[in-house]
Amino acid sequence: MDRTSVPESGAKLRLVVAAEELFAERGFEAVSVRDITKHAGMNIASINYHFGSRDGLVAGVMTRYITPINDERLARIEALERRWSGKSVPLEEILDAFVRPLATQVRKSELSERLFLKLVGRMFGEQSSAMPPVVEEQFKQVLTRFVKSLSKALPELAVDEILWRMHFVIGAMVHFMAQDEVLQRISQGASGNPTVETTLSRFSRFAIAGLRNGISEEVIAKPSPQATFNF
Amino acid sequence: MDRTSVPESGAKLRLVVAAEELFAERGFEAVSVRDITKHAGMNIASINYHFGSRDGLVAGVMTRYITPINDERLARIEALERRWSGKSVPLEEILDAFVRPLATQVRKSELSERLFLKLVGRMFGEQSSAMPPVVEEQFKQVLTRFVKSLSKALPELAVDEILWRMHFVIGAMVHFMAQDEVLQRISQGASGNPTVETTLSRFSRFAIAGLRNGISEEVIAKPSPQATFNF
DNA sequence: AAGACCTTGAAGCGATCGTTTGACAGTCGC
DNA sequence: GCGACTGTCAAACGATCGCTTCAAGGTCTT
Repeated sequence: MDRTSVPESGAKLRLVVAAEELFAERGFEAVSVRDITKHAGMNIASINYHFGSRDGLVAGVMTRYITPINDERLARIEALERRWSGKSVPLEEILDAFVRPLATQVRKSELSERLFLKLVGRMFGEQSSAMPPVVEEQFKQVLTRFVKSLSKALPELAVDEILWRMHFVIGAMVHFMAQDEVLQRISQGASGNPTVETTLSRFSRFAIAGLRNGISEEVIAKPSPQATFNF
Repeated sequence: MDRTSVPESGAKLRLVVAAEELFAERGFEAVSVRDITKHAGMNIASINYHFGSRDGLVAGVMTRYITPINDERLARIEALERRWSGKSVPLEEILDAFVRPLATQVRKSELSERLFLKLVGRMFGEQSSAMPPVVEEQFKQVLTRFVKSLSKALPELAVDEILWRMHFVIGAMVHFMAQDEVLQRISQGASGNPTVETTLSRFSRFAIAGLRNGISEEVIAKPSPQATFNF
């Protein structure tokens, strides 16, 4: 059995699922091993037995969803680059490759949409916590890859400016994912309970506008003759 | 002496300043009262003596900067509404009224720019922590007030959509304030150490584009004849 | 000078933290 | 049947948490 990677055995999985639910609700630092084992109906020592330490469990929870999301992001952006064969990929599609994996993976998870978004949002936000170096390296790789594609889509912008804008985009994403109740409390009633897809596309439009910021679409799409039909 | 409000006495001030520095670096939940008192060169009991409890100190730290910032925001937006006398205030000026108070207050603080932004960013981000109800009420008030002005500046948008976009804007702001080292590590060398003003204006441009998103400037500025000279 | 009040000091309180221990049962190959 | 291995259990370990206690010093008014 592979002890170090994603858990397969029933006991490890039960611990991870219980931890995910509590981490999503209260944050990674506000949940004790006793909380987790009690919620999973297991003994206190089980976490240390199966994961070596509390940090080992945190690492397991982090890699469980973050890795598929980042892998899908890289796969999508590579597929886009291939399909546009060297030409610059439209900004909308780049952003879609960055955001859509969240919707893809939320459906595969055993968590509710709300808990999944909170959990993943906390992972992005609380880098302070014990994030495994593997995951941090994945983030860097994803960011580097997307900045490269964005540089072609927004040739007027310096790489620095693209990094800053992506930083803003990620911040907005983390915030609305991790803090659902804030907005839901404020905008109560009006738009009911929007689906994840609705919210993500709302966010995508916001992020695209922020990234494009001051650069007209014609200039960007100049190389392709049918640019005016893009929208 | 006024015991309950912002500290004036030397001892209380020393504790607050020490706490601010540590909270900014490590977050509100990762700093113990022993850390704070040791860093301030005072006794462990001093926090409970001067602030009643650890949460009392946290509340003191929170109100110290958040209140002036939110007060200045409200003052600026009211001044704008007065100056434009009922007509819709341009989006750029609304956003400026929201962002500029950060730059104003950072200069008044005893903290470095970096620590100040991290501290304030954490306050906005970690609503989980013991945020005083007074401060939370201030945030609601500010948000409501700005959404009202934004509704006039962006009449095509439903209030719900404005709330969502402001949520994204706030998320981006919190993220780039609280996590300076992330970007600084990634974009090392390129743009050196940008000043707070530079970063804030960079952020403002991003936020304006995201808020306006899909709405042409002409439509927005239609009521005023000199709209085309706005930029 | 004396008493009232404010502030600090060292020590310790109970609670909770992550982790470890050692006994006990179940399962496997041989 | 019998060691070897795996997993679970209650119990406890040392460390740290926020907070309290109480004595001692300081400053003030009267």
